[in-house]
Amino acid sequence: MPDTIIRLTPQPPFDFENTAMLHGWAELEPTWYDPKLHTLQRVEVLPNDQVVVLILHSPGSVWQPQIEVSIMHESPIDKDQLAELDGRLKHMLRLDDDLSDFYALCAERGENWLRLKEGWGRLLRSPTVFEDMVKVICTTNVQWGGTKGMLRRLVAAYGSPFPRNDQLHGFPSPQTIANIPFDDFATAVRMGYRTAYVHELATRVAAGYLNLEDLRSPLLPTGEVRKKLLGIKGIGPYAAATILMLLGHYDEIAVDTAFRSFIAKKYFQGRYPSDKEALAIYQDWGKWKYLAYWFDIFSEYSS
DNA sequence: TTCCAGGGGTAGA
DNA sequence: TCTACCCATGGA
Repeated sequence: MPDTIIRLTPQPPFDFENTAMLHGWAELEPTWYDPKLHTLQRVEVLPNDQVVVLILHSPGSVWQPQIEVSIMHESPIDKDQLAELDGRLKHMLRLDDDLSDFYALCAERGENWLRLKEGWGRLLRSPTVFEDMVKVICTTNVQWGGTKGMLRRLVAAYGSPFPRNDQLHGFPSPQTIANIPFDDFATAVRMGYRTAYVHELATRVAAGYLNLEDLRSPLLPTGEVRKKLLGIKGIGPYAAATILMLLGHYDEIAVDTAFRSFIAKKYFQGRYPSDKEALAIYQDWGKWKYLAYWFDIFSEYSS
């Protein structure tokens, strides 16, 4: 079966590599980045259960961006599945987000912040809120290597395989996870105490008690979404702020050990301030605090 | 071996 | 609202 190609034309400025790589999501299965080929790849399960592999690359530039998506598939893809895929890709890359206010603020700041205007800030996310939520739960109280391992085991054990290469699996659906007996699930994924949070989340979503995808509505105020997130077991202040960022609300910073040590090092000569003092650093970024912090920490450790 | 990580739940104040 | 304590797992 010949592969199919979708072409996307983002509004400039758009930095493909930065979008793919900035916050680590491209290191979590079933997504990965090939630094040599400059391609972002992902195994995706379509609504009709067809498993495909997506290979994204960007032949354009920041100011004339293009994205070419090669879809590897074993059986024909119909128009509806392609339309669904198109929507998921735009969501993952945040192609419809308007960051112009943020870039205007960066221009006012000047200096290093000017770099941000060149297409930064579209942090990669997953096609579904469910997948992002599972991933965020797996970042809590664990080192990054541990997070990657949990996701690798989850996807390998329960994700639908790609017919052309059964080493490649998609992300398991809530229904799939909910149907697995808890003890079997725990043994396979080895997520520690997070196992119960992930299994319960999947069970509640599968049963229809929770509709996570509704949280994507940009009309919902941050406070309302935050409240709903904190009502989910396994989601505390750090996870809620991270998920809010993934949903496009940047007004809260996720306070974790990385944030605390970065602020102590850069702004307090090594002394650890209170969280309140630390958060005050970004207070005047308004609804863009998370992006300002993320750029700040990225440029500190990449320079 | 011990420590602790891109924290969170719970009980008790 | 704040604090103390416990929580599985695995990398360093």
